This record gives sequence, structure tokens and C-alpha cells, in this order.
Amino acid sequence: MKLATWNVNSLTVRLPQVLDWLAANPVDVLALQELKLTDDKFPHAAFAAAGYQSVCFGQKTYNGVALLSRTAGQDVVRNIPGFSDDMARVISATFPLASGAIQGDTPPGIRVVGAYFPNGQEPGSDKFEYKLAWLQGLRAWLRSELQAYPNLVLMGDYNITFDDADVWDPEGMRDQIHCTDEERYELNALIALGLADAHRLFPQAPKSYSWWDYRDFGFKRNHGMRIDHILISHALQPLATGCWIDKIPRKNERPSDHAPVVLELALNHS
DNA sequence: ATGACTAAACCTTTTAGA
Repeated sequence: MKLATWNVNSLTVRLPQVLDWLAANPVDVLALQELKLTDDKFPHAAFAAAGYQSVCFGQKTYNGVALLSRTAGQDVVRNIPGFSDDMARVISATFPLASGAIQGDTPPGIRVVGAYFPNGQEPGSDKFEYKLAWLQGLRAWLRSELQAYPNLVLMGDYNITFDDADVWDPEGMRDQIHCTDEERYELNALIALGLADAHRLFPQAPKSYSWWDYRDFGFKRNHGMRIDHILISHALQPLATGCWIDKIPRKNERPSDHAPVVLELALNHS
């Protein structure tokens, strides 16, 4: 079973690239962020023709998330229960597994949470305060979600780096957005709930990033940051067999500024 | 140089992203 996440920076612009990527990478579940379109404009038919069901949570101009999947997601939830938010940032669903795929799993299936974390713009700004409040809301909800769904994957654009290894210019980015102690505290608090950063469970090339600035030849110079993450619950950790960043789509004409991140699990999708 | 590039909308200029 493979799951992936990709911030596409406008699904309207990137739809052909998403379809091309799925054809070459037929993952079981793909979480998308920054759709930048309303639900009535979501291309369900184009994905269905490619063999994918889709659930979306969009809004005009900004944000917007979706889950594409081979089989229908169950118990779809939009945004963070218990945290009032007028931005479309989170969509969750359960994907069933073949019976007995995980010893004693109750309920059977994997809970997938796809999320577009707030950017925060600048430390100290109102948007930064909103980011911290959102992170606390996410954490409070995830604590109970993990109890209800021991097999859980939280993936998306976190807009936070774990540490200097995730940043091309750690000195230049010190205490800047995506790299502040406050943001990293919240990211580690998610880990402390019982999650692991799938990327670091496996050997990775140094200077592995998931986002590169469009400006100043950021991708060509590998001036990037690792801000797109896949966190997996402890129950899933023994089943993880690989996690990688696919830089190929970043080489496309008119690419998203983010690359997809893929997780492979030794599981059969039902 | 509060810049560079990309996208959307209040669209020839502003806002936001990261």
C-alpha cells in the first residue's frame, strides 16, 4: 500500500500534472493541498476516469484539500472538530484494509488525515498567532483521534521544519517562519502524541527538501526546505517499508513549488 | 532590494504564499 501527499498550488493549473503523476505512481491514497478552488469546480470526473474516487474540501482563492483514493473513504470529516476555522485545511477519511492485515486492529482500516497547515507569514504577526492556535487545536483533536484510530497517518504541508537538517540555509532562516522554536515545539508535540516522522525512519540523501522557492533558481540550486511530512502512528511504524520525496514533478513546466512525498506500507489495501 | 516567482482576484495592482 502506498500513500502520498502533494501541495499542488492550484489544482486548476496542476490537474494535468496530477493525472500524469498518478499514472506513473498509482498510489492507493493521495492527499492534495492548496487546491485554490471551490468544491463545485473540483474535477471529480477527471480523477474517476483515472480510477480514483475523490472527496474535497475547497474554498475560493486559497487553501483547499482533498483525498483521492482507489476505494471510497469512509467517515469523511472536514477540518478540525472542536476548532472553529473558516479556512478549508483538513480532510480525513478511513480506508479499509484486508481482513487481518493488522493484528487486532480495531476498527480495521487506516485513518488518513490530509492537512494544509497555516503558513504563519511572520513570527509575531496575527497569522503566526493563528498558526499556533490552529496547531494546538489540531493536537487536542488528534489526541482523541489516535485513540479512536490506532492506525493513523497525518500527512500534508506542515509549513514547519523539524530542525536545521530540513533547511538549506539554517543560519539565514534562524527564527524565521517555518523555523521558529514555537512552531517546532508544536511539531514535536504532535510526535509526542505517538507519531513518527516516516522520512527519518529510512536512510535519506542529505539536503532532502520538499519545497523550493520559485525565485532565484531555488530548485536548481537546491535552496529548499522540508516542510511536507508524513507522520505515522506507532501501530503502523513496523509496517513502513519506505518513504521518499519525488522530485521529478518539480522539474515539470509550470511546476508546483512543492514535491510529492510518498509512504510505502507492507499492507494490502482491501 | 520588505527583491526574486507564481497564482487568484477586488485583475495592469494587490495579496499571499514560504
